[in-house]
Amino acid sequence: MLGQDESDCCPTLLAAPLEEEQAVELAKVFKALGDPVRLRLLSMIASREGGEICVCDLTPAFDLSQPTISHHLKLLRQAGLIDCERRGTWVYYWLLPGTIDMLAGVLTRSGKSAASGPEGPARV
Amino acid sequence: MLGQDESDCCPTLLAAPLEEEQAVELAKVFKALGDPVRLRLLSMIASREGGEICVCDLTPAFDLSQPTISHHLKLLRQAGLIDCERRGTWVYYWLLPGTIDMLAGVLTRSGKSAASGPEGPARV
DNA sequence: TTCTTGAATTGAAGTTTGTCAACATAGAAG
DNA sequence: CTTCTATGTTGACAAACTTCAATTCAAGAA
Repeated sequence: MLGQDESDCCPTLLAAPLEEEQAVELAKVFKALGDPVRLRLLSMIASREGGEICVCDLTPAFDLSQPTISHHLKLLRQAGLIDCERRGTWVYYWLLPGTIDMLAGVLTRSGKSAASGPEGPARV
Repeated sequence: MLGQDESDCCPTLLAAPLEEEQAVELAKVFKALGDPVRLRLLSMIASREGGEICVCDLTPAFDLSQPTISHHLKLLRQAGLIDCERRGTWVYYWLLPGTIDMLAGVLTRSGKSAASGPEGPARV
């Protein structure tokens, strides 16, 4: 896991060069988000009232086979983005906020003023 | 581009189900971040004093061939994360803050209190 | 012009990923 | 027990990805 305590606070892409090992861990999570189906699945899970959703409500939203949806859910779970529980016949998924919050932190620039502008650095 | 005006403010994974087309666009960017080499490249570029860095300063940091680094830089550029300019013999890269800021927004939960906790929703 | 250096492109090999059909598993209901 | 329904797993295949060697391109120097 990426360090998040005092001595290694708030790993960020943008303030200092990422260490190899941190980059490997971070890349696993970003890779899990690098597919439209998984993004939509995660979005459906995260935005669901009550915080959880049944697989039977996810699968019909896609033109994909049920095993394919199951596969994508597994990848999201392995990335630490969601978790699930069987309750009777059905399986329910919910968001694990910690991983998402960590990613948001990694991508957030401290000085949020867009100081260098969208055009790039001041060039000579 | 993902809508960012008043009527379609702050596309977020977490508040409403993502539309197919938005998911496809977002996935392209996340996929670009889904590789350790590209994450380190982006980090080196973003954290560089002066806002830009020469390819000749990037390549030696990796145990990879020069064409491979060039390939990864191209993918980051196609994702809208960086841009570059040739200046004499050398090529300089810099961060495009807009795309990173958009991603950070997409991953930021409005109620940042981790209300549902890391254990999941309140279950019956 | 030719030569040299830094960087991008091409082509190919090996690996990984996304998908589905077939099958297996878990639990509920007879 | 058997049967049915909802999910997960396995195996296979095509497409995409990562990497490198060889080549090409751009720009400065001789």
